Amino acid sequence: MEEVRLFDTATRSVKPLSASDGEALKFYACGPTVYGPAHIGNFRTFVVQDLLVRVWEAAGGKVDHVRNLTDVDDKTIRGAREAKLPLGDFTSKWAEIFIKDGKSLGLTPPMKQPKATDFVPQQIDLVERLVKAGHAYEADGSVYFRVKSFPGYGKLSRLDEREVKEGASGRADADEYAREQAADFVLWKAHKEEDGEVFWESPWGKGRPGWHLECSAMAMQIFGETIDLHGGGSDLIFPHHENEIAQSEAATGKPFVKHWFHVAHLLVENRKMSKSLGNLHTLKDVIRHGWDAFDLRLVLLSGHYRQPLNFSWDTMTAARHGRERLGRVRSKLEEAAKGKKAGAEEWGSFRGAWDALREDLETPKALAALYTAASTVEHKRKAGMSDEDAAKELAGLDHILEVFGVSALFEKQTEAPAEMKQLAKDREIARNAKDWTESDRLRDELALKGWEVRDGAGGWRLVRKPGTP
RNA sequence: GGCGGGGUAGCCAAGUGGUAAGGCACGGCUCUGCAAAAGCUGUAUUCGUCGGUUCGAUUCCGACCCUCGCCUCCA
Repeated sequence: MEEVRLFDTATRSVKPLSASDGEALKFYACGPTVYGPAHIGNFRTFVVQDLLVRVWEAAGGKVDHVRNLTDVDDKTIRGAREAKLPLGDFTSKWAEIFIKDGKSLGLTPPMKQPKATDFVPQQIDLVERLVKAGHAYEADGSVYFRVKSFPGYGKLSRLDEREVKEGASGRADADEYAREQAADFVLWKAHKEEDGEVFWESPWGKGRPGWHLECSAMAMQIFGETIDLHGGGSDLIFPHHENEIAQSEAATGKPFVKHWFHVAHLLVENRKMSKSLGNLHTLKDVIRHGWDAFDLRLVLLSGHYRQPLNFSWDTMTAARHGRERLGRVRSKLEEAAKGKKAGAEEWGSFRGAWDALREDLETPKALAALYTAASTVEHKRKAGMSDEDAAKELAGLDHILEVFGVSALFEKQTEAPAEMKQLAKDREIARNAKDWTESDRLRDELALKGWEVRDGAGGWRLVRKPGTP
């Protein structure tokens, strides 16, 4: 297979990615906590992970992709209580919405999407192993990981090079549990009043697993003690992934992860998205404003994944217009190919874009190469191109669009509602009668309702106008 | 305070020790009943600031300014 290189957070260098058993890449991704709709920033991470999977497969590799669903923690418990629903019902509902949104964004379903609550026995086992080995201790019904018992602690996030500011996050002493050291983290949480019906029996009494534990337990249960690639948002580097390494390696004595993959955050108005700033968008919001989910996917891939990306409606416009142009180039190529087909492995003039993706998922470079190639091909086509060459370029374009995960966008047409079609037909009649006042009025009415009429050689067609609620 | 990213045209975003990719937006022209769409075409003497190295720096070095993120349960 072709080489795929990817930045590794642990070594801070771009390294070739490899499947340790020579078969499938064992890729575990930290998924969402299902207590509400995921926002477009959450999806940036998942879209980038999906891109990696597609790149790996297009390079000739196989991948076993696992992405968990966190369905028990403070937020899910609180949410379920407020919704007056059993925890399982509450989280299933949000998990379904997450999966549906992911599908709209072209995310390839992972091989498995394990839920934390389905792996409680494995989590308890892991805690027991750690307690036996002296890496964890029980206090007031909770179990904590003894950070000082694990010398490698802090390697991933370079904790030794940092001075932790007292209470910088305002959460340092937010929980009431009794720890030996402030750095120790909870593996198992004793049952509290507000947890209500949510608890499992354990050697330490009623309680529930701590957040960091689930990923270690599920990843090791599904893949074994060492996984090839593990990732998530950049905010998970510390403490989540640091803690995962500690609890996994302290238990097994084996390296937990060979390659770490972290995606920088999406910003809105140059700020981290948050409810309090009122700049949090969900996929539903984006679609409600008349955009296509795939336009968002392109926006989420418009910047390099290790760089914070600033979301704005302007970038959505840019993505949509650019992609419409690609669609035109594509349909003209299709015509020029006259039904001829080239192999799916073909890259044609789009090889440069592919090479950029294999080098640490350089999407900005790849997109630039893609547009440049599209212009070159279009010029060649106009100058005269054989059916075979057109078929080859078409295959190359489809191939790169498939890797970007947006090929579906070029196959579907958004149907206009019957009401809009009728207005457009009326306008056509008015135009034929040269009743310009009436035809312009109908055009305005359509615009007001969010639809744009585009006249062409073959008559009119309707396109949804973005930015209309 | 510590650590880590960023500052390149109106916006997004590549890049290199030798004089700035690409996309969007914008301007002009063609087309059009007028538009939109489509097609053709043009657009940064300049790369946060100040110094230094160099024949030459946006690219190397130093200082500074601004900005974003993380700092123990946020993708």
